[in-house]
Amino acid sequence: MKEVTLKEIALELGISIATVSKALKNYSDVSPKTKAAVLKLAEKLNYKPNSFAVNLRTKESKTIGLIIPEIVHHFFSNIVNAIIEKAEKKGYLVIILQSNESEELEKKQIDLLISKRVDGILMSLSNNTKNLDHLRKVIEHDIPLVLFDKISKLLDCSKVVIDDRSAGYDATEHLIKSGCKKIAHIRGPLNPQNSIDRFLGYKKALEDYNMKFDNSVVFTCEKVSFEEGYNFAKKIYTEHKDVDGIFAITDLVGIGVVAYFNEVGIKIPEQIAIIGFSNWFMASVISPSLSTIDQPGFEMGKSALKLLLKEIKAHKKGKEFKFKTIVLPTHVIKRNSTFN
Amino acid sequence: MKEVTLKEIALELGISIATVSKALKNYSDVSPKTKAAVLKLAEKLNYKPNSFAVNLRTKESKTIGLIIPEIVHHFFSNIVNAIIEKAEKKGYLVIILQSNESEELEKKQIDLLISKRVDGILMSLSNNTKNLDHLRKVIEHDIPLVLFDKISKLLDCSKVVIDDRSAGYDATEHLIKSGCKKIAHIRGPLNPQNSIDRFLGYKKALEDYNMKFDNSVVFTCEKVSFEEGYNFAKKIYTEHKDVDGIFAITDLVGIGVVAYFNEVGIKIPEQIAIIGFSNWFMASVISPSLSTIDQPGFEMGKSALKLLLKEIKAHKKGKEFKFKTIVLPTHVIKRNSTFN
DNA sequence: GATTTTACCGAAAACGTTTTCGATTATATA
DNA sequence: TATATAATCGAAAACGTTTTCGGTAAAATC
Repeated sequence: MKEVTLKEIALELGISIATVSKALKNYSDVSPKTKAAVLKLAEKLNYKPNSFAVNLRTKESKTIGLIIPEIVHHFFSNIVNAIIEKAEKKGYLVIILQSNESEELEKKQIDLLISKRVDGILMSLSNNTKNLDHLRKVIEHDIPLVLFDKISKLLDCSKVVIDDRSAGYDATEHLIKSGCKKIAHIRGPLNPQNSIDRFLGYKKALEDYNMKFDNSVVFTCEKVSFEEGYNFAKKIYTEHKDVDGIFAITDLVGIGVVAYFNEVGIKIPEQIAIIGFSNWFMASVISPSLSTIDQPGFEMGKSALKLLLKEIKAHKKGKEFKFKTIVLPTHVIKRNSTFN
Repeated sequence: MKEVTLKEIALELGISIATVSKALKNYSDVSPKTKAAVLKLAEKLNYKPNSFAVNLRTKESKTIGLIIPEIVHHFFSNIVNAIIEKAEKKGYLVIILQSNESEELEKKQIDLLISKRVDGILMSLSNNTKNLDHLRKVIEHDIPLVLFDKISKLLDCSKVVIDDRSAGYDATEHLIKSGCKKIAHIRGPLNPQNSIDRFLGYKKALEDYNMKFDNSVVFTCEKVSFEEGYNFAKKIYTEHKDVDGIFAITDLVGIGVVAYFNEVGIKIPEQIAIIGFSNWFMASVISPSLSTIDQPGFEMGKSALKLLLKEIKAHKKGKEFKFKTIVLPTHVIKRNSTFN
């Protein structure tokens, strides 16, 4: 199927390619008559501009890149959902890549997106990313970049996050108010800022409520999986009988914890209270339903995209753009795995 | 940051652009000496071909489009996972769009992808898509198209599916063998082929086992949601006391059913057995864990992509391509919501 | 009627690459 | 030495668009 070009319209109408182009873009220096004729014929021939040519000429692709650790993940798929929906409405398409929590893959993907010449990049860092040179390269290439959720404070760009420290504090405080006397924390990996912050919030809450911090009941996930939750619960059950509350880094881990205690017949929340993090849909349908912290994925995606588009716009006009950091609110969702 | 082009390399080396291009692509008509010099300088200047120009010249974008009903959905996010991972390995990037089960949106998105000139389109139909003209347009535009999961038999293109009819049969048979005497079916919308097929499988199994088909215990979801499962369970509980087995169109609905019976204290599977469909992760962690049919999302994504790339390759070479339909196997996963 | 203004149009360059085809030089063959 | 062959290169066209800039003709002004 032969694609119709400006040339063909011009030929058929006996006018120049330039005039056809201008007519279609409603330039003021083409007469109403020719405009109408061009529009009519373009419609008839079903003319669609060749985006390859447009890209080359205008140096923009109307495409943005999105890198996330993994897509099969309630929180991230929600973010993706928001981003592609809003992007489409603004005339942008989204290329998605997943780093699978690998720094090396992340690097390759950044290179890919740069060479594809996307107009901007949206990304959430992998847990294992330590070196940030590939991200600095993005900035050096003058490609607008917005980080969300898993960010690095060392990078000079816009960011969208929640206040993980205060959210961790709130989760812990909720367990305390729920009556817990000894609270364990199943934390995320050591590297990512948000697992550090949630841990710090946990610690601070204990301190504020005069509860002793005990490092032996802090457990560190590597994969942040259901299995880890299950296994750490078992460890807590067998080695730390005095623990009566658990704050899990994320709902998936929390659900593993719940599964274990259900299995051994420990009553939740009577004998042990549990709170997760993120508010996955799943947390609301297990029994007992899991109390958690609401992490607004959709809002986060929306804000990140909005910020990115603003920066792209400014960038196009050659204007200065002041980086912003947006902190989204979170709140405790009380369910049946805690009292109150 | 100025991007380096072939021209600059040519200028610096005092040779022509053509030779530089050929050297980089290892053409045989450029001497080893110049090749080495070009490669060295390209490396030094960090030359990256301008993909806009390459696209325009080669008429391909090395990009494929993917349209799914919604991404926040375990089955689909798994498929997306497979597709973007495999595509990246084969040098293709993936643009994702979601139809949100809207025919109108689907149409727009097809137009978008066509005008973006993706090299191929991978898609799963929305539940509400009745008119297929937009898909025929894809075919007329000579853009390789592969349908998966939600397909239409009326379209002449490659497809990847499971045998929903026999899977529905297996699910129902499992309930029968689990001892159920009266089995209800919470089916999907009337339009999509796979909800029709699962229903037909259900009906056939009843027939084969000499159980009366009773249309009053077949319930039709519109949204295929947790809530619908919950509400139909309530309806079954109050209006059809004799039902002792339920086959739900998908795990999400099945989980709603489980939630309701848990709430009213009906024992699963003793008083009522339940089987879902798809094997969402969630189904394995609720209690009782939900028996289900394994629907191989990852495999499906992989096969669909593989088929598409083959077709793209053939298409590029101008070769004829014979459409294929791949039927992936499914099997019953026995858990605690059924006996056996 | 002469001049200025306005309205409208098109030539041409540019974006950066790929590829064909002819030209030139060096080497091998007769 | 003359000719055929091989090796190496570059000119130029092409992909389809956007945009600048200058030109012509018509309308408005004096």
